[in-house]
Amino acid sequence: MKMHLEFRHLRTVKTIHEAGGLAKAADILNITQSALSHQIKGLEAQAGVALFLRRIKPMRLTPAGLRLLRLAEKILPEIDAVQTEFSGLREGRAGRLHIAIECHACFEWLLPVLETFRKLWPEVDVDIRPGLAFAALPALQKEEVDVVISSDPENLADVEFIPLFDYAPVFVASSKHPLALKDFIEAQDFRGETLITYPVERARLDVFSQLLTPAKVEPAGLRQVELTAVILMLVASNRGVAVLPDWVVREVKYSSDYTTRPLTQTGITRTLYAATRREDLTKKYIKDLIHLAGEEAKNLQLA
Amino acid sequence: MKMHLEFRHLRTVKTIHEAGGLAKAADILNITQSALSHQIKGLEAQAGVALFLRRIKPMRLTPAGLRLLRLAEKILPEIDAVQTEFSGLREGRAGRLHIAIECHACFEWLLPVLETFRKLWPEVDVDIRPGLAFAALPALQKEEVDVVISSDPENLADVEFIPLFDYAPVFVASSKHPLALKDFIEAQDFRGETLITYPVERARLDVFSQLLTPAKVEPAGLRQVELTAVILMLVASNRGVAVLPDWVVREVKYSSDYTTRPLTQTGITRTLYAATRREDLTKKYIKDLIHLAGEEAKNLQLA
DNA sequence: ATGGTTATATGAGACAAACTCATAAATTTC
DNA sequence: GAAATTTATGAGTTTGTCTCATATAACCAT
Repeated sequence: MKMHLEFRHLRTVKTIHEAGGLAKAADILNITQSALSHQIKGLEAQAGVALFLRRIKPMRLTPAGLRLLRLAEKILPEIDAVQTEFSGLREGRAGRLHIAIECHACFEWLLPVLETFRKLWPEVDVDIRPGLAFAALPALQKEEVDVVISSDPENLADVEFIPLFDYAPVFVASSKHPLALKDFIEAQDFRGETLITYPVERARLDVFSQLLTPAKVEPAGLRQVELTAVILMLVASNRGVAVLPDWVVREVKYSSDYTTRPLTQTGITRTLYAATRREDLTKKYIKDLIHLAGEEAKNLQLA
Repeated sequence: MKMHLEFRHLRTVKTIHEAGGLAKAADILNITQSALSHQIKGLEAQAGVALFLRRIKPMRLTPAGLRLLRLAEKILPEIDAVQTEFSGLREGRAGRLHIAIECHACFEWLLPVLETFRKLWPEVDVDIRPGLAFAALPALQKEEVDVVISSDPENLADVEFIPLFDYAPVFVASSKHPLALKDFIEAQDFRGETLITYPVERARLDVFSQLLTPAKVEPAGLRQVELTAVILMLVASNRGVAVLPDWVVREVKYSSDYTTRPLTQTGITRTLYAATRREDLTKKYIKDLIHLAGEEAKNLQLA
């Protein structure tokens, strides 16, 4: 004999108990008294145990019924909690904001942005997932992340690239470096140098995609380093040269240890984008993140 | 927008997650894949949030879906537990056995019986409710208790009285008491005596219902005492006389402090009954209790 | 890319469950 | 004991859920 218990039954049991009778409970549940009577009868038949005492008039729970009541009182609040959470999702108050960053240096400005964001949207689950850098866009399409920070927009049907701000990849070397004498740096200048980069594929490094690969220039040496601070340290001690976004370089510009120079005579300008699923553009908190990123960029430029 | 979540949905979410796909889940749940697809679609529409990622092929849960999964994993075991408990009730392995005792002295033999019973029927909720002594039968009919121990059977439609064993109310007095000289005690003998009884109404005391009331005899004094041991103490110190069931008296019979004598020349014999709702007679544990009571009675008579 | 394969979605109709209405039966109250 | 209150029942209707057949979409290998 299989029992077919449902939430409806728990609500019924609870309401009958609280209302102290079938008719009153029916009224509360906006249902006929007849329906409740049928419902209980069916449940008792399937459970194989009496849940209510029928010989007395405002009917009361049997011990088995009381067991069900305890279950109801434990379970129903849990469901209400989920309902509330879901209504938060529906109204765009809550949600998930997992960000994949293709550009390794983006931590620098993204972290303060997220710190502000977190306070504005406490119900949004925020996270950065650096591990997905190598395949950020597929992850976005598979809904493993919700925003990708990238400087290489692609034309995809379901993904929208929103420009955040412009930046310039800038050459950085020790102030004692011979290239410090030049006004600007060209591809050829890298031929004799050791280039320090983030540990990612060349296609996703501005210095290669914008300069060296088109010019078919190969640096004398390559070294991959994870942390921005370490790259700067190595550059200062003249172990190599690097190309970093201007917002990173700005901090060291006025230090006597470093020289910074534009790339090419005209300088290279790139744009950083936030990529997001087109459907998610309706979400206020996504738009807000993009707005906050723009604000932060202005602050960086003022600094 | 009201959400109509049901256990069915939780089971579905959990099974799809565990099976890793709609089709496999459908197989496990003995339902068509189509049904599950419809079911989820309906749930998502009502919840207003996506629960599964459809763009990828074996479909996976969204964050909202994962929330529902956690709910399912918390709630479904609770339900199974109740189902198990109910199957215990159905099969008569579990149940409630609340006993009301009309006869005050019945503790003496009932407690050891219940001690044995408890080991045989661990899933039965056993209790003695002395507070209901004054209205035990109505309580039985209202299912507030399940068994009433009584020596006054009534002819009720839904209550069955099952004889447990016979006993004799026996006169007890100090061995120094003048009535100790008589072979048996009659109603008239109480006229000059102080009678010690349990603190209950006369109609439920054998000495009144069987002897004094019919003979219209009133003792010189009355004293009501709660505990059997105290009654015996008072009797021993000659503060009064008492009438107690033979199984109580048996313990003091051979003590030189007491005299015990039958009531009337022929002796009075009474029968103790277990009253229970007719419907409950099908329950094995009820029958077992009655059987155990009979066994205990034999032991008492041998002692 | 392209075609085969697997996985999910959809629409229509069948079926079952749950509800309502009207009314009966049982219990309590005065 | 009559009136009022409370629950039960049966028939018929509505609602919702399932199945079947088939379409559509994603995945995978070549």
